[in-house]
Amino acid sequence: MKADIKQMILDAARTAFQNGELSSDDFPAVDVEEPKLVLHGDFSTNFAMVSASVQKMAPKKIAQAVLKHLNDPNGIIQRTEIAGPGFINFYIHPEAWHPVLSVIHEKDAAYGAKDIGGGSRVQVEFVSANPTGPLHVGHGRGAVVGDATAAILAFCGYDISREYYINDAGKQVHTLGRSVLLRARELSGQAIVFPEECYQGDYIRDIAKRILGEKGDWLFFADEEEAVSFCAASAAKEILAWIQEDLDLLGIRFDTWFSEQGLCDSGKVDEVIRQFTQNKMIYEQDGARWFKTEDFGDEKDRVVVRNNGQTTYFASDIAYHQDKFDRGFDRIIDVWGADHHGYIPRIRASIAASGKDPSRFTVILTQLVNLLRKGEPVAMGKRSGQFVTLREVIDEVGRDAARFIFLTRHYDSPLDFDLELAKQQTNDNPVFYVQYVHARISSILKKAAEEKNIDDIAFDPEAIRHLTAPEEIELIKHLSRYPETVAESAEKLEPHRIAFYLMDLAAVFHAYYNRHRVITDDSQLTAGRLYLVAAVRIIIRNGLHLLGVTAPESM
RNA sequence: GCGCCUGUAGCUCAGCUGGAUAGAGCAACGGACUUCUAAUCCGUAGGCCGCAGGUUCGAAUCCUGCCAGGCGCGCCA
Repeated sequence: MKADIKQMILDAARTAFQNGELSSDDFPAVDVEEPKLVLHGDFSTNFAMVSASVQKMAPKKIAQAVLKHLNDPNGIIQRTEIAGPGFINFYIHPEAWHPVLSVIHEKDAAYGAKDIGGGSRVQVEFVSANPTGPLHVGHGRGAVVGDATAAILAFCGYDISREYYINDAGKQVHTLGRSVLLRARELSGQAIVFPEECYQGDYIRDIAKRILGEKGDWLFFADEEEAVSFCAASAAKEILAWIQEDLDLLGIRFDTWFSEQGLCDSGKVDEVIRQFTQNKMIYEQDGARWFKTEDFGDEKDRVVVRNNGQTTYFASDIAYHQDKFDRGFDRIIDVWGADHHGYIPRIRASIAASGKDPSRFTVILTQLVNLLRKGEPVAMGKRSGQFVTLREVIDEVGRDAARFIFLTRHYDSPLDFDLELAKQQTNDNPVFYVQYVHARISSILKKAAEEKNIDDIAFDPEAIRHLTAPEEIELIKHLSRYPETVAESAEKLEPHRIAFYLMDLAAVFHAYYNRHRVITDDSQLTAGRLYLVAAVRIIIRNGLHLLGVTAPESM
């Protein structure tokens, strides 16, 4: 609809120019928007105003010239007006909205899928939590934002790959091994001092108990480093399995689990360091080797090989991002917690240093999650190891509520996650509000089948003509906005837009529902209304599906 | 100190790449269930869009400065 109007304006402007009523054919991009106020019409354009300087004419004169030559082949426009400083407002015939419904029914699950990706390959890497402890709510947010973003992009024609990077090499996993070994000693009755930098959580004891049961005294007779390595590998494996279960509970599946250790073992990290040393991007100082990230906009150069000979996490990450490009992805999206934002310039620098275009690399930074219960903060002492895990949250509030709530805020905005609120089945809780629409419509369709024997919701132009109530037109208008909402959400990597759209649509539907009965004695009207609400249900279902939330038939 | 993010109704947040009179939910107050699910709806009230400049026909939106909050600034990840 919007595109049609744009075309009409452009065509009219061209004709006006040919007739000498406009002085230039240098037209700006036509911007058609939906005015906030109903009395400004269904659509509005600032075309005349933004053309004023080029045309060297008053906006109102330009508007008049455009309107004079406006050609409306399908007769969708009821009337037009020139208003304010030079807006052209368009009023659409209410019936002109009706065809939206048949398009929705035809396209069904594919409705709103604008192909903006053109099959280009995009990798979305998210969660990537270290396998050193259970996931917490912050990870949950990143998980859901990443997963929904991936789903939306896939829907819009991108070839998407979801990836989890496992930090199973390096110091943290080594610390994990030490923590477990110490707890094992403790369990076997030895006196130990448990250092502050070790992992404090009770889960370490559980793992230690298991390993002690499997390996017994070997742990204490073996070479210490060997014992630590064994504990590290075994613990990381177990924790990773928990993480996979958690993600599974959230309905998240990865295409690739990429191991940092595997990357190191393949020699890729050493290879990258060798290459950059050759290119003089890496130099030696104070016994360490530094990458010249400052040359590419970072605040200072960064160490890639420590003076003890070990490579840093950054070194792995350089190789990892190289590898992503080597695998042929056109675009790379990383979802990180906001506390890692200082890391972006150096990764970007490493990409630029290797001759790749850094604009192909995007980071989504999800802001912090505050876990609350009835408005009171829930203690999240990382140091004490006492924190509420993501698993506990999912178990308590359920997958749908958890997912939806993570998506009801722009990822850039901190999120208060209230456990009690998430369980409440009221208007406070947007998941149920949206799902309720789906359940209500399902119930109506069921009743129509049972009582009126209407099983087949088919297109019937005669019936649809009965959809004339303002609430019905309003509802159809909302439905027609779904495709652009999805496209925007994909272009900006902002899944929350779909959540907000669904809440708005739900509100419009509930209002309609309370005002009008779908199933009436008028069979034509009933048929038309069933066609309408079935279209609403398609969109609610599609939208929820993109967000990874179920659409229940009944509640 | 430097960098990134944020500042919109009492609270939690939207606000489309600059548009006309600023949006929703909650909380408050008043209403609607013999009706397809009241997990719903209708109405009332609530605003120097942090502050000050600038850009222009037009700014919550873009630029600069300041104020406040969060996060980051390691040869940790």
